[in-house]
Amino acid sequence: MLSLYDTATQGIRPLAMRRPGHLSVYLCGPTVYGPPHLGHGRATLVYDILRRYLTWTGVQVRLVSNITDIDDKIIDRANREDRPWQEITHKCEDIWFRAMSALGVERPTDVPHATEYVASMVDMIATLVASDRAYTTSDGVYLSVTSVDDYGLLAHQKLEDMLAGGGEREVLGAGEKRHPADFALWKLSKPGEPSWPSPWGDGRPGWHSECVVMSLELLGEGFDLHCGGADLRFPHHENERAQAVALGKQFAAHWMHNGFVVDAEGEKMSKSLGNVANLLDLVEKYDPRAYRMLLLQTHYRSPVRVGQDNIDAAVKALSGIDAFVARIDAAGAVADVACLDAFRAAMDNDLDTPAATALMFDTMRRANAAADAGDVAGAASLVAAVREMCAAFGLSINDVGDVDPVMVAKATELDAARAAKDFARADALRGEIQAAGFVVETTKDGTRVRRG
RNA sequence: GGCGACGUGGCGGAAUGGCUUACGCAGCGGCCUGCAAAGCCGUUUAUCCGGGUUCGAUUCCCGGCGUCGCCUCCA
Repeated sequence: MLSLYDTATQGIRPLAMRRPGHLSVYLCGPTVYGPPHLGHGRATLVYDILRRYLTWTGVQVRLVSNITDIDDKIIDRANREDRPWQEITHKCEDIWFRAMSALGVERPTDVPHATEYVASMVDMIATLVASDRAYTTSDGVYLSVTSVDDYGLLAHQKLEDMLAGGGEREVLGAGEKRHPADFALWKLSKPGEPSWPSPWGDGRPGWHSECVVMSLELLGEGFDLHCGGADLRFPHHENERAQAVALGKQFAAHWMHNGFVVDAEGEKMSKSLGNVANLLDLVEKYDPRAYRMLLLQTHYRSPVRVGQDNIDAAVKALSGIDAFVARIDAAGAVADVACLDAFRAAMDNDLDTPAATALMFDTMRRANAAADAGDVAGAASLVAAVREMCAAFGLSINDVGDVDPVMVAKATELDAARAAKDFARADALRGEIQAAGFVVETTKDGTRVRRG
């Protein structure tokens, strides 16, 4: 049984499922107005690992992850570049899923778009207005946060304390709001802006409403888990929750947030700092599994720095796994039970992937030792366990043993030259194979060639 | 100002009231090799500072220093 840290209760507790064996998850997806950055990559990878692991343990996971395709930032960019806003959202969404696919992130079960749910959002807002939990101003409709008893549950801060800080920021719609923390449910549009009809005038929904409507509509009340980056905790998730509470609905039963990606100086990677590395660059320049590997070796709630050094280390660790799997034949072997039990114990403890990867590397060492000792069956069952762990991590294994027949022929020639003690010839052949990008291994059983 | 997190070896990054202080990368030694490389086996180096609690703290408490995040639309 998986236990996870719950932001609401600030402790690790079992992840309960409304329907045993079936997990309903909502993940806040991207606003499609620019290329995905490392922070987006971390969030999607963390939850992909969660999903893969649970699926591996036999749980049916329904993962709903939205696309925010209407937002001020999208409109700003469209105006700036004088392009239709849909052109931007379509293109960005396409790039988003290309990047995710390159990272090996499985497409969510459902991908609702905000623009498809505007009518539902209008209905929800109307309900809130009717119950006096929301009110209109000259520029839109706002939710009254003081009407929500435990507002601040996720922020772990009282309303008045929140207001004490952040003084230098400009408060949106300040003039007419009843309370500075009240947030927009509906924004009346200016001429030329995309808009939808509503009882309060043409406009567009505020950011937080879509997730409430889509999660409740697709997953139903009291769904199991709501997740996203730590920066969404407040205000986004707090405000989603506030709306659900104001509606009298049961919202997420458990809240999960992943830590940030920081830059070399330890500062949060974000657009505003202008230091973002494009996620596609990372996937194209390095082994696309590298980021996943790096994240597996870090706990999901800890900050992670993505740098040349630790990406390189991850790439090397991965090639070690590939070479290991290619070395020992585990066909038909049953995975070592004790190993997998220990693996589950680590993962079930708040998704402790660093402990789980440590276990995997230990298992590799044990398998090698068993193979060296001639324990073929023992080695095979340990290799099978490593393969299982990789599957549970969503880590694909590259088949490095699959090499060009021309190179295999050269390796055979190399062995013949060595046997004939024609070392000049052997060295030349070795050079040719290496020049073609392969690793030449000299073993007792002859020369073996694998991809590097 | 409020809230939260954190300061571990050459680097990344776990864990823990005492037991050999994980794991990855790098380094070092050995095996293997015609020589290498790769691979395998083994292995060195650490718990920010000052108090306190304790038989014993890196771990718990207090203080300090430092870092980071959130405090109204950033994963």
